Formats: sequence, structure tokens, C-alpha cells
Amino acid sequence: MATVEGLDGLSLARLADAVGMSKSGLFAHFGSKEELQLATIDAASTIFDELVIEPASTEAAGLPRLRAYVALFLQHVEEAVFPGGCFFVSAMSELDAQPGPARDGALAFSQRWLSLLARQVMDAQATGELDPAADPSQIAFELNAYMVLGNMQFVATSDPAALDRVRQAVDSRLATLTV
Amino acid sequence: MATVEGLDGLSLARLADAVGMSKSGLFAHFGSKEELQLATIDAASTIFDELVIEPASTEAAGLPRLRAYVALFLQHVEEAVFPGGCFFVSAMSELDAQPGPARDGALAFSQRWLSLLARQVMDAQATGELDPAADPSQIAFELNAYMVLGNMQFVATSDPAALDRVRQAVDSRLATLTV
DNA sequence: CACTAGATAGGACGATCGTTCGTGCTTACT
DNA sequence: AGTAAGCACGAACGATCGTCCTATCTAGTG
Repeated sequence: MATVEGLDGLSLARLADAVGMSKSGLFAHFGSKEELQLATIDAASTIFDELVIEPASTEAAGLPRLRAYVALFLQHVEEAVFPGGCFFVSAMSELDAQPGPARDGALAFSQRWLSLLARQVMDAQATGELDPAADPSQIAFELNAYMVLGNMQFVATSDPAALDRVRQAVDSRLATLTV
Repeated sequence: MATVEGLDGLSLARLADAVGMSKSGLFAHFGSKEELQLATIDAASTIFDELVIEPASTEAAGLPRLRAYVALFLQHVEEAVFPGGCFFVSAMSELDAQPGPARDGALAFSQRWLSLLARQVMDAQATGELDPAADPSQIAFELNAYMVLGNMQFVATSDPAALDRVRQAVDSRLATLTV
């Protein structure tokens, strides 16, 4: 719900109704709306780990795992695990100009995701799969950019072609780095 | 204000206070909050045109104008014309999962922006500046992706390095297409 | 069985939301 | 001078917001 209405636009009453609880009963579990938002970010983080990060870890470090990250990310967007697309794209867009614990939590996750991508680039360089002259952080930024925009376009248009653009962009970018 | 609090999070009372009017006096000009949001999108569209699109039209069609689009976009982000970054990145992120006239308006602008970028790629191909084998829409997608993510990171971190990443990404991507 | 801790419900609170109404003030035209 | 139009205002509306208080129910412990 937070990916559709926003972390702030989601109200206690609607959430309580959705889970079949009373507003006060739900509220008692968190104590404040901000705590609920932080718990929501934690929950989304866990889901993302389970659906994207952990499954990719079965692939060999380097290029295979990097491609698995991209494929699993796009899959979780296309399958509408979150109806409003990637949770952290929604959250960062909403919170990026609003300092506070919620923004810090979402930002920390985004940076962890970026560093995971960068690490796979580094590993791919170490194994000789990718050009060692490239800046891993820069490549991670570019690949993530494709995924973020593709996610937004897919949510807005429901057109899987947006995700195909991401795949092609990733492919052609990695091709320029293949030795 | 809409780029910080969101088009929905912005309330009539706060806006009226900010412009030194009464809530009812301001409201009378629009008739409903949705009309205010649509007028806000129109106003932001005009500002973007004046600061980014029109100034770039003095550059020659093709590669020079394409680079001007990127440079002016990054400039308007860095100068915090909108305190929450590019208005349409904020708007699309908030509205992408909420069908309605507001989303349609923001989406239309985004697609116009993308088509402007794609047209410059086509012109650059026609003038022999860029590889004619590339798909202009695909290149526009990739360049816009850099700008969108760079915008989000800059707003969240206030670190101009995010915009430098965009510049480098654009440069290296265009370099692969230079004949 | 008595007692306690925890979860949930209902109800109410003050604040704020978008919206409506009635009114005074200014401006411009007859 | 008289009048109509438009603008801005204060006040209030019902709805919804986050939050708090209190009561009820259940599970587990002695």
C-alpha cells in the first residue's frame, strides 16, 4: 500500500481496515506513525532481500551474479510484488527531500544495493570478465539508473517494453566493458 | 512545495499561508484540489520549458542540443529551482500508480521530454555525429535514466558528485556512439 | 483457581483536511 | 452616482488524520 499511496499518504485507518484490525489495535503495535513507517521499510527490505538479493547469491560472483541482480529486480517489478513498483524507488522519491529516520533508512538500503552492484562489477573485473579500467561505482550507478527509470515507466504504463529497455541497456553497457 | 511534500501532501492551508492569502481565497481560484494540482503541473511545465528546453534550442540540432538538454537539466537540479529536485521526477514517482488526470498530465510531459531527447539523437545521426545504427528511443531512455537517478541522489544527499556521475555516464554513452 | 501480561476493541480528543457559504471590498462600466 | 463583476476574506461544515485512554478478552504462570 505504501508504494501506491506513499508512506505518508497511507493512513492508519485504511491499513487497519486492510488487515482486518481496529485502528487502535494496530496503532498499539507501533506507538507512532513514524515507527510504523520504519517498520514498513524494514519489512520491505526483508522482502527485497528474499526475492532479489538472496536468490542471486547462488550465482557465481561477478558477471553472473550481476546479471542475476538485474533479472531478479526486473522480475519482482514485473510480477508486481509491490503494486507501486520497487518499494525503495517509491520511498526514496517521496522521502528524498524530507530529512528524518525514514529517509535515512531508505537511503541506507539504496546505498547497500548500489554497493552490491559495484562489488559484482569489481569481482567481474577480478575474474577478467569485465574491463578493469572501469569505475565499479560508476557502472553500478548507470545500471541502477536503467532499473529505476524502467521501474517508474512500467508502473506508469503497465507496458513490459519499459523493462525490455532496461535489459537492452544493461546488455549494451556491459558489452562495452567485455574484454 | 509540491516537489518536497508531494502534490497530495501539499495542503491548501500551507500553500495559502506561503503566498500570503486566505485558504478560501486561494481555493476560489481553482475550485478543487485536483484542479490546483493540474495547474501546478502546468506551471512546472512552463518553468521547465523556460529553463531547459527553450535555452537549448539555440544550440544546433543534434549532438550540441542534446548535450545542452543534459547540461541545462542538471543545472536546474543543482540550482534547486525546485527544492525537491526535478518536478516531473517527483510527480511521476508519486502519481505513477494513481490513475487520473494528474498522472496523465505528468506522464505526457515525461514522454514529450523523452521524444525531444530522441529527436536530437536522430538529428545527430542524420548529421553523422552519432552511429545511425543506434535506436534513438533507447538512447533517450538511457540518458534520461542517468538524469533521473542523478536527480534523486542529489536531492537525497546534496552531493554534487551525483550530478558528476550523470555527466560521466552521458559522456561515455555518447562516446560509444560517436563514429 | 486467581493473577498477570499482552493483544485488541471502542470511543473520544484536538488538529487538519478539502470544501462551501455569506459578506465586504475594490474595480470598471453605464 | 449607481451598478455589476470579480476577488479575497472569516467562519463553519463534515470527514479524516494521528494519538490517547480505558475496557475486554485471551494465554500463560503461580
